[in-house]
Amino acid sequence: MSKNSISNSVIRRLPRYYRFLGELENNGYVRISSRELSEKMGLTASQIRQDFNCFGEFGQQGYGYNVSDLRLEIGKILGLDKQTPMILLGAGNLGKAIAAHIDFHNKGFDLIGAFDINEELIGKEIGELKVRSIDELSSFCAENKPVAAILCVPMQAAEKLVNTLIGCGIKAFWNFTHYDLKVTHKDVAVENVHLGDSLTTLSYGLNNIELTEKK
Amino acid sequence: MSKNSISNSVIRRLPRYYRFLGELENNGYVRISSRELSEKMGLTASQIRQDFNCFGEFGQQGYGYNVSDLRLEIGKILGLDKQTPMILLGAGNLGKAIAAHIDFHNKGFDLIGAFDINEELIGKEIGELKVRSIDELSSFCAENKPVAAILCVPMQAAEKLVNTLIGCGIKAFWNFTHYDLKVTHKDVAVENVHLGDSLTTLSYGLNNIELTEKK
DNA sequence: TTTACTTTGTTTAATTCTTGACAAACTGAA
DNA sequence: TTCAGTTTGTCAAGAATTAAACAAAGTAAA
Repeated sequence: MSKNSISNSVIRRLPRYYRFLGELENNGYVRISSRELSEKMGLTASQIRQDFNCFGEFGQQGYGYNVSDLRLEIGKILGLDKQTPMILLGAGNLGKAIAAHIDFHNKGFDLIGAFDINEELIGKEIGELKVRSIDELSSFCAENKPVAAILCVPMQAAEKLVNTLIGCGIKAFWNFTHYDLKVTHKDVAVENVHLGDSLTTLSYGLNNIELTEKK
Repeated sequence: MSKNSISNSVIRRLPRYYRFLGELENNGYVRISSRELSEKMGLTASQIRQDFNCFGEFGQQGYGYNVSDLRLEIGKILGLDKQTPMILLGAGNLGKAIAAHIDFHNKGFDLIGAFDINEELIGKEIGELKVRSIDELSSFCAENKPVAAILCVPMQAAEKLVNTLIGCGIKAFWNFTHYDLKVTHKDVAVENVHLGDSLTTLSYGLNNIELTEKK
């Protein structure tokens, strides 16, 4: 219940904190102050202290924060101490690349299955996974109980697939389709990636530099 | 100069407006009111009107907005009326998938080259592009003047590569590495994608559902 | 132990972002 | 042409977010 009161702005910063703390730990840092972390991350020290305080008092006056303790705490808040079973829908170029590129185990997930509708892809290997026919989806889910899904299918296929998947017990969607996945079901988590929007934003940024330069 | 005063929140919404307006146009819409658009996009009508007003008066009282005019205007603001030459650095799984999956021409870019350091990848085809050796980067840039770059290389390689690329005249980076690209040069645009952070955010969302359900 | 310094947690202030309200301007039917 | 209805652009209120300030609590060296 208290978790509900954490603002979205804070949540979006948590993965980045977690990442920086991991790097600090690897570089042998034992402790860090909000001031030093703020310099490394390009934030204000005040914001960092206030963000951490949403979840409890992790620091100590005159000392700062213990790097590995803090990282562990944030990891727990993010749910990274679990291994949620996840499946991939769509084993085309993007799906394959995501499956190969992402370190799922360090992000709280375990990729246990991949599905496609294209006969040519079915049976092929993606890392340790074999691509299955979408026809096997229901039986696979009944047996293996995946909780999260990656959507790398065409936009047209996404909408009805999502309903099927929710029926199969999927509670979290990592959505790479151009389809704006709406969270109609209140107990489903959605993360829309929208690479196209990201590139469009870069275009704006580039355009804006050039405009200001010409002034 | 006036462009500088547009808030980041507004800018981040622009690509989504553009996308929705495109869909509306495809579905035969000629005009749309802020109220109707707000219902489709899950925003408030007031926000939409204020966002559009940052760039001029595109609407008309009693009528609403002309869909294709508005889309065209937003496209111009986003710089989508150009074709900025772009190169890909890193032709591994992710780089290949991005190159194949993204519709560059509709996002204001033209992918004209791909580079890798791995001998096994050099010479291979990605769509219509041939993967070149990173050794050819300087001469290629001198000749073809790319302005934007996609970074799909390992984190360790990213930092020095960025400096090289800036030296070659690159002004915009679409960064898929785990390296947090800092915008030290004021006239360089950066868009960090951070797929790992996105998945971590999903983990938080999933974890949060489950917590609230158990309450 | 003392003392100067550091740093947190928290309160208060400032800033930014979002929403509500409404006059002015237009549409379209009678 | 008139008039009821619609919708924008804009201003002002309300929320949310971020930054500044500072007492309290610690560190560490003398």
